Amino acid sequence: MTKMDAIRRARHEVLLKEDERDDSSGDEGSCREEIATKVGSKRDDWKSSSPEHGDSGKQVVVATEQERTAMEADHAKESSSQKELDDQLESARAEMGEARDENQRLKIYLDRIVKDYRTLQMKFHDITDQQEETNKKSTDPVDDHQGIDQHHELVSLTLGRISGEPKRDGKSCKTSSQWENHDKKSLSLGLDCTFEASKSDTNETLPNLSSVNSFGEPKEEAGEAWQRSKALKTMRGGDDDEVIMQQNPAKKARVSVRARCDTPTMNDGCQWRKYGQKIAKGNPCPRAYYRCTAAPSCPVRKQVQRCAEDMTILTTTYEGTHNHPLPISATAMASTTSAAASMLLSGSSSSSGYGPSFNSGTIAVDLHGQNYYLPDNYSKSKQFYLSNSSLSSSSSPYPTITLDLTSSPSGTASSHFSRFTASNYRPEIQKFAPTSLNFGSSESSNAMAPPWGSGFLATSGQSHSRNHLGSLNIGRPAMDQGNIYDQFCMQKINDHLAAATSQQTQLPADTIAAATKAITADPSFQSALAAALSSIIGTGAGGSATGAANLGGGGNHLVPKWGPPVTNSFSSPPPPNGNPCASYFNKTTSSQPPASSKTIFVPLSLPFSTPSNAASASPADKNDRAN
DNA sequence: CGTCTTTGACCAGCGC
DNA sequence: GCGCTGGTCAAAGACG
Repeated sequence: MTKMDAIRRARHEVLLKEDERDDSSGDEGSCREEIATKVGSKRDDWKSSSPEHGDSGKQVVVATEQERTAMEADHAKESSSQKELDDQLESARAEMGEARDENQRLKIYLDRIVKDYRTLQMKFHDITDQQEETNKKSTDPVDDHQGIDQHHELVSLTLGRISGEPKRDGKSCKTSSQWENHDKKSLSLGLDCTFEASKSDTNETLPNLSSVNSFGEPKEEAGEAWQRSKALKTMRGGDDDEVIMQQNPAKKARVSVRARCDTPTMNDGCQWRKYGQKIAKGNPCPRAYYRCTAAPSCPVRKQVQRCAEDMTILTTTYEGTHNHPLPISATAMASTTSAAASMLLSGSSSSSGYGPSFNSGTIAVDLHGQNYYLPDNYSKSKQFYLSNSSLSSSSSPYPTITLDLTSSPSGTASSHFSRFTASNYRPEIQKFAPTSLNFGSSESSNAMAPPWGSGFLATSGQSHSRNHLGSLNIGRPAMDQGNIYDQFCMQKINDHLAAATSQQTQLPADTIAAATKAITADPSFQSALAAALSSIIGTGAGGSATGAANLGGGGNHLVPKWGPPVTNSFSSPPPPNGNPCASYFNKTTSSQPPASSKTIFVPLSLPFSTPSNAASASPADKNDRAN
């Protein structure tokens, strides 16, 4: 039981007792009537003896007597209940005081975190400056460096794998190898890196290797993605299918984002052109097909469809990899989808090596409860290929990860997608385990409208700065990060409270929940927590200077300065080829199957910063703006 | 006039 | 083989 709940309950009990007293006073009223009747009979005698008194006067006297009797009865009862009231009030006050103390402690922790955050930020800036100076001094104008520098501003969306020239791939591979060698205990590489490493192997070893490359295509192919895809359609048949699948793996994994949005499409910062619309089965709402027009050959497509159950929910499914730099406004969603896809693929890839078990793989991330369910074999050895059998599907031919920002923990609006866990996963429905990341709030769903949803996104400098730091933010940055942070806080605070009050230790979960509520109810607290959290978690890919090394790079255990160790944490390895957003959802190499009860910190991305100009929005959005 | 949306047609995959 | 469904194409129209 939480303090706030206790207070509320105490108040409620007080109200109930008052009601009871009212009820009992009603009974007393009947008693009073009896008394009044008796008194009245006497009064009748008195009346008979005093005929000068009018009827009105008699009634007043009788009423006075009744009131006096009633007051005496009330006094008798109130005196007893007053004590209870006082006790409850005192207990409530005491609990409020405890809550206040708790709040104070939280603030202290927050200050500490903010301090650390600023320190890390300073370090990061220093390192960045040093790198810039180094680049300036360097006489070797290698494209890689420019590309890396460019990625600070223009991050290429890479879902699962970086599409780049072999030169860059080699570099990323090297980087990843260095990182892996640096700490073999630490989390595994991002999918990109490992795949690149695997790429050096023969295709015989990994016959379906390219299937892993679900989100990326080699640069030499990227320019002909659509043409080739079209051409491949015409040359199918027999054994070619397998080859085609291997050569055209850009459609193997998808990232679906569910969000409340009034506009036809979410403004994710990219330029989209609608090329088709279809009424899908089971949903009266048409499904619109968009393709990225930022680059003529960009293979990225997205599908936009409204939820039949809740028309306010817009499901946007991204597919493919941008083969061009993205504007900073588009990197947020790109990072998010990339990260989610990386997470999905890293999970699915690991399970694919076990054949059919791949289909049972499920990743369910619940940022509300900070519980992350991973497939049983999630942490097993990586084999980066997908079985061809998985390419066929009834309803979901591709592995899909769903980022649910609709926030319906009760399952009201997003019962189908959200909270997809292993327990309710039904492989007969979707051959690929849909992965649900519920980044929504457990509170009001209306407030859950993501910033980009309305098409009039609130672009904050903070978000951009976080982008530069490499943090990823999904959904409601402050709230969600705060929630994650809350658990950290609460766990630590709980330890403190355990020493202080045994009662707290008996009910830690509720205490956490109540404190989380209290914190999340405070916007300033949220923002501060978000900033602090992003410094700890979100900036992981930016390098060790931003604190990533403290989390994921150090090993399997996530040990914050003052927090309990958290196992199976997702880490953020140094970004391959300088893409800070390429791979955020990476898994540990822990051999222990992750238990559902374990808390896993995911450096989830958050800031869907949006462009202030409508040019980068989809035409539909522009139309919406025009309308 | 160029760009974009709309929409019917077409194609491929899959299940029966 | 047939029908269903999802995905894509491309002509036509709308729009700025």
